[in-house]
Amino acid sequence: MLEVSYQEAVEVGRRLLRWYMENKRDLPWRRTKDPYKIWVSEVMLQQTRVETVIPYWNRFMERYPTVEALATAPEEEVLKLWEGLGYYSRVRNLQTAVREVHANYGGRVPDTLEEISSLSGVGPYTAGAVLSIAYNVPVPAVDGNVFRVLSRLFLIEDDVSKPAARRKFESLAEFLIPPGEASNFNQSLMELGAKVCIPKYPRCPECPLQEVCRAHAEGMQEDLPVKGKKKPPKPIDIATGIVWNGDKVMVVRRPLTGLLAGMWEFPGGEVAPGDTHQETLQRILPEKYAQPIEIQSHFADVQHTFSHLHWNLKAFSCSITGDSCPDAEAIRWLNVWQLSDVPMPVAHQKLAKALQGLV
DNA sequence: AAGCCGGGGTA
DNA sequence: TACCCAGGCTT
Repeated sequence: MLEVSYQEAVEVGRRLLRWYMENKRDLPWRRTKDPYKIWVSEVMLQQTRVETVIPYWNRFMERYPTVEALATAPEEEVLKLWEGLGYYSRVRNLQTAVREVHANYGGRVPDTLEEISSLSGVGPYTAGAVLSIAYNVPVPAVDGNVFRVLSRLFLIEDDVSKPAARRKFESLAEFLIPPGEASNFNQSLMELGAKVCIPKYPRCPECPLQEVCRAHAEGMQEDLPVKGKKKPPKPIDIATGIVWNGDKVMVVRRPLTGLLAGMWEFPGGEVAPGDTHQETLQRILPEKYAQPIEIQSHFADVQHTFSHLHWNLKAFSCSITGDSCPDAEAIRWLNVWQLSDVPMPVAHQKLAKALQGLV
């Protein structure tokens, strides 16, 4: 069983807070105390690097500076601003939650664990991060950085991908919070994990905790944290049609749930085993859009890897041979420049860019 | 408990 | 290549 003394906790807190005051980065969301703005930053930062988030957060705050602005914004416009960040359910959940804060909390982000955790898209980490950073509430905020720092500092060999381990790290992280310093302390743990106690080749010589780090004392810092291995992406063949009608091409909206929910893309679908890409297009397009299609020529190939699957996409130029263009809520006909106005997955952005290059 | 859900940076 | 990133939701 893990033993951490009160004196040890005090020492860790002192060292980390001093180090943080002298070394913290000047990040845009550290210049505000607005809980809404900090909340948005935490959602963007889920599984996403700081450097990636910065320009997105700046644009988002310019367009939606308040809870009310985001609550009343059109969903597709918000999705467009999120385009390229990935994990698009994050922004759908965020807007749902912000609308609830607008309607039920008078626009004020709740400051209790129970209330904020009830909001969609707010899990244990985000709840703790917003409460501690924005309101200085002494609750833990355990992300990947904190797992790594604490597993090394106290030489904890539990598999951090297991829920039981998460609870253990959370209680430890809560125990370590110096009185009145929840905001700075939680951020200092994450900052150390991001800049010093990094996954590979941790910079122990410049670490403020080196003298008290149990893993360093045993030379085990490279072996922690322990986490289960994940499966490789599953390969999937995708057939895509660039369907022309004059100077316009067809884009269709994906379902509002599942992969890339609500985004626009060129029509097509998954190639069944044994079928070719062309056969798939000949089957899917008329079936879904009620018009015969003629495949004219191969246009481009796109490879795109997600966290759990790998698209092998082949696109073909096509034309409609029927007498009318399909028209529906989930279908739009756009010229190549208008393609930039709708939120598209990166794989299809590559096709759109290739089309714009033709002009 | 395991799977789903993006995209990009790094060694 | 493989890992991992200020994770959360669904089944």
